Amino acid sequence: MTAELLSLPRTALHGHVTHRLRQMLVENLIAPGAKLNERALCESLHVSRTPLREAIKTLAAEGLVELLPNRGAVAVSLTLDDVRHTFEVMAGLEGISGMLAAERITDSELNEIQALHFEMMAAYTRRDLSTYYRLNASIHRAIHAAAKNPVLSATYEQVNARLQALRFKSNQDDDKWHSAVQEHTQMIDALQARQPQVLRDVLVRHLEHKRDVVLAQLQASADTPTAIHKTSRKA
Amino acid sequence: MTAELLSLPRTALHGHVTHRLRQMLVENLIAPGAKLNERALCESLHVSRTPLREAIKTLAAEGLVELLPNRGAVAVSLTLDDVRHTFEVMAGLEGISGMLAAERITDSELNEIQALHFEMMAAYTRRDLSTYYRLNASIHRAIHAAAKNPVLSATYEQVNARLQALRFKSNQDDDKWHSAVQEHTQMIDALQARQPQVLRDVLVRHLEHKRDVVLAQLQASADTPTAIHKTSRKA
DNA sequence: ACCCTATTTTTTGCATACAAAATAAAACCG
DNA sequence: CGGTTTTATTTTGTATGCAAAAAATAGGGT
Repeated sequence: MTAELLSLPRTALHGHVTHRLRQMLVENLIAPGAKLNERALCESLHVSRTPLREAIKTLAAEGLVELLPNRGAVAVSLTLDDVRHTFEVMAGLEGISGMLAAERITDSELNEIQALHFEMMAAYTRRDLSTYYRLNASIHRAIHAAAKNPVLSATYEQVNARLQALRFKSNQDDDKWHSAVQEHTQMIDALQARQPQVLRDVLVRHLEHKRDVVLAQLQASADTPTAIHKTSRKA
Repeated sequence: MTAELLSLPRTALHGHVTHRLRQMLVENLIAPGAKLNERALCESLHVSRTPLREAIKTLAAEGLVELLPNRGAVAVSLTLDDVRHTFEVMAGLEGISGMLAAERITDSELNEIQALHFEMMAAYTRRDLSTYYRLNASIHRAIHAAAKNPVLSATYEQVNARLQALRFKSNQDDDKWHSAVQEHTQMIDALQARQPQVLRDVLVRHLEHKRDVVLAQLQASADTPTAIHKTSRKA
């Protein structure tokens, strides 16, 4: 059975560390702006500094940590402008992805997305937020998959990971949630009609609204000093 | 001999190595598919394996090298589909960049781009290919700069670097070159008129044509058995 | 007390050492 | 000779050691 529990890590220790660290950053187990202490992480992850440092270099290239010369690495802390810029990139990527998906989607792929859409509508009707989130993510992933461009998917995921660390909660406002659901219906229609430009425009608008929600939350949390970690320095 | 007589840069040795290696990959001093031998590179770059390996991890995250478990790294060798997919991503990014540039460009930025454009037209008229290339690149960089989105620029550069390694030579065909120049004129017009959608469409078409040229060259060189290394012996 | 400087401690960055895997080379058998 | 196994060499992956730089702490002057 699993006799190689100890012999497994011969391959890709730095890979494991990269994955684990990325997860910690995206899930905010390491807060934005927090310093990555090598010694502490080594103990916590049970590896030496060599693979850990290699993982940090990878995450720096992915834009999840920032390297400070002779001062190690810190988890990136996005400014409002960073968030705006990142959403613009996401909009471009998601737009292209939608266009390609509308051109290339197969009937069975479309069918599955429609099924997921109805499931999501059910979750929305019940105001089951967590199920809604899960299905929403599945639908977007399925659209990306239908675009059949691995380079695009990888690029999108990489940029998206930086935003994931924000841990914002959209769809708190019922009106906004309703609009988001309507946009999803428009997506399905555009996909079904194979209208690339229409789908692109819907997706871009969808992302712009999401951006506005995120920015509003960031500004709200910046005003209220509920955040313990961020000792607000002089602005 | 240790050649580092001058102030040894206590800061960012792996940074230097990353930069140098990236340059070698983009300029094809390391051929696609070639193995990156750590010992050889260490001697050539006068560093130990630690910073070298950190640089390799960075380049792997950038998509310039591929890591093979227990077998080191190789310079990425793009398939035709990889190239197609990469150009699709480039088109999306450049399209967004153009839209933003048309919205945000200042008069002085536009003025400078117009000047570069006329310089490029001069180089085209003289069929001065290398000057044309240089100015062409400057114009595209200026458009990206006018978009005023550092995240977009960085993402674009990262994806573009993978294609740079192909070292294709466009504008060999005079008809194609003429079309490319015409497209550039359309770009300037769209920028001047501040027409985001028009500029986006021109840029996307421009990239599609470039893609076709690149793919044609790749297919041609794939058909001819490129025995560059061995059969260069004269009879 | 404050602020500035000096010394200790910690942390980072790089080089090296060592073990496992992969590759190359040699030995063996048919 | 050819093909297979065995041994040796090279190469990769990780841990450790050491020097420089930051950060933390202690000291000293006004």
